[in-house]
Amino acid sequence: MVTNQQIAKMLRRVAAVFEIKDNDFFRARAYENAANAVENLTISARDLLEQGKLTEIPGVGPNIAQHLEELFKTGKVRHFETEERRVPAGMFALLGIRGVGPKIAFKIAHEFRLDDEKTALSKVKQLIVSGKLSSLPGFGEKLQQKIQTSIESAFVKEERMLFSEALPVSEGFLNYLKSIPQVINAEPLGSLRRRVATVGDIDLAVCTDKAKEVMAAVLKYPEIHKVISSGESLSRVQLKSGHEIDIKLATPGEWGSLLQHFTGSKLHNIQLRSLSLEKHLSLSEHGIKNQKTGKIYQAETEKNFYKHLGLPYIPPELREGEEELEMAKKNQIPQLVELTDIKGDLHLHSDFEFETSHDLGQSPLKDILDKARNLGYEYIGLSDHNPKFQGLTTSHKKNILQARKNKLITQYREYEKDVKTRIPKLLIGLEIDIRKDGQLALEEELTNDLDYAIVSVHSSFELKKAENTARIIKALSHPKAVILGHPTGRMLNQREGIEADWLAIINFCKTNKKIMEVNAAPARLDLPDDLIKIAVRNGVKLCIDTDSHAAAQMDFMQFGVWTARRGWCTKKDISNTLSYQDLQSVLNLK
DNA sequence: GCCGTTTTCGGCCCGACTGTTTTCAGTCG
Repeated sequence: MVTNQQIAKMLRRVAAVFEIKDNDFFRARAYENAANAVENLTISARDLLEQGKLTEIPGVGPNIAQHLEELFKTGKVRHFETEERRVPAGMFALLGIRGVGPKIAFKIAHEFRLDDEKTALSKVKQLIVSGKLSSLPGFGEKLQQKIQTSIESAFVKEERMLFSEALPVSEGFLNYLKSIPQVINAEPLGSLRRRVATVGDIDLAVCTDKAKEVMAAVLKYPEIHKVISSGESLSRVQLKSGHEIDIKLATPGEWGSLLQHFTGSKLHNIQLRSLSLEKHLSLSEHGIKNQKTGKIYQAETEKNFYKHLGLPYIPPELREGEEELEMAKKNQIPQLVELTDIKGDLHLHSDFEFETSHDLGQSPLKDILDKARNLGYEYIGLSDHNPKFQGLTTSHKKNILQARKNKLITQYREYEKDVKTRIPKLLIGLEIDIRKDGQLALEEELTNDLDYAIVSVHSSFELKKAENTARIIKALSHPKAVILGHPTGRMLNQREGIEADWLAIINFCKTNKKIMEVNAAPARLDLPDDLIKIAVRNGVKLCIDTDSHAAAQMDFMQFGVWTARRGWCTKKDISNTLSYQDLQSVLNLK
């Protein structure tokens, strides 16, 4: 299976060829744009192909779409192969080095006939050590050093890090930055600020009118391992944790422009620029320039920046270069859901010990209730995994489930006695496996005592698309099954989501009033944002749950809310923003 | 190669930093 990341890589290789051999920067850029767009998709390009929507990816036109179709059919693209043969293959290995682009890579590979991608890096190292590389004009000491270090460290950063990994790193640095007296403000930029599920680079912006002093202070952050580059307005450092971070300075006058510019996304900015050109305005991180008068409008806030272009404020989560500008022009940017709208968490695992259960929670009900009160929740729903009941009779199973319910109710009563106020209501549910054939891993009569069931795929991820679609719809057809848990089953950077006809599932959920979960566990964030968007557009209700296996994890709710916002969710799209009263009818309890 | 509310032809973002240059090219975001 070809991943989006691999497609992006292929497109970039071809782009490099066009740049080197044809000097065709525009064609190269077109390929790079397509690469970026594909890479940033959260749905697989293959799914889009099957829906006939490849060309709906901004930057993917009929030509590239056709190449991708060939790729999925035959596993290769003849056109790409032909183009790549025009340069020595070793060039592509060199492109992976930071600071080495097509020009340098080709120069080396061409001059020294590096025809084997696999051995190219070690050959280049020999060339440096033997002093042969310095014979090429333009290859001074520092550039060689940079290349050598890069080859030796073999630091291949193929994967983007999880948002949840980047967040604490950035927050630590931001707290330090805000403690510098001359710093007026500090914010994250890029994919981090747009709350993308995975983050490429960590970029931070600092607002000050004392650039020199502040940059000097920035470089004294104790967590810095080494300074990679530093200038008046931009520095790049590597932290002891290994993370590379860019810090950009802005004056208060250009703060809004800089935030906007570097928050991106690239596609959003490209579209914003072409829109501005119609008004004879050109955009940069320093402000908005009137091309007729040459005057530069300085935007102190992002709100003013967008306002100057005649647009309402667009939240960073929506800035993906999709339909946000069209909506903004019509003043139809929705009021997105916020963490404070959330009134409860319906996917929580307690420490109730089934005789044989998988993935037991660690916290007792008391801790979960404490945490829920702390979060201001009106209700919580316990949804432990269905136990593995092999070899037990139905009545035996029933007794065990009854024992759990009794215990939870008893504990809840005790809690009520101890704590008098603001006690969240308790719903007793279960998270039930969807078997390969769509049967639930629990007999129907045993579900009667549950308030609700979350049904989830936990096995047989590799089934064919039609089989997965059928099993999910069959499982959801059960009257107690109101929530589809972590629908795609993806684990970020570990496992792709299952293949399924999501539009069919979404339509089923809409028709049958089933709720799709936005699982807030940072490694899941599932539904993914793009499917959320489709679900919401089709009128499906969602609920944001943490899937906590310990009370402290209930704080993950924020990750789910950010993901939902990226999927254009408003408060009304999210079932657990409802009051307990209204939620009961959604869960068919009344 | 992509794109389109002036365009289906003729555009395509642009500024900061580094290194090897004595005035600029390459890379990055």
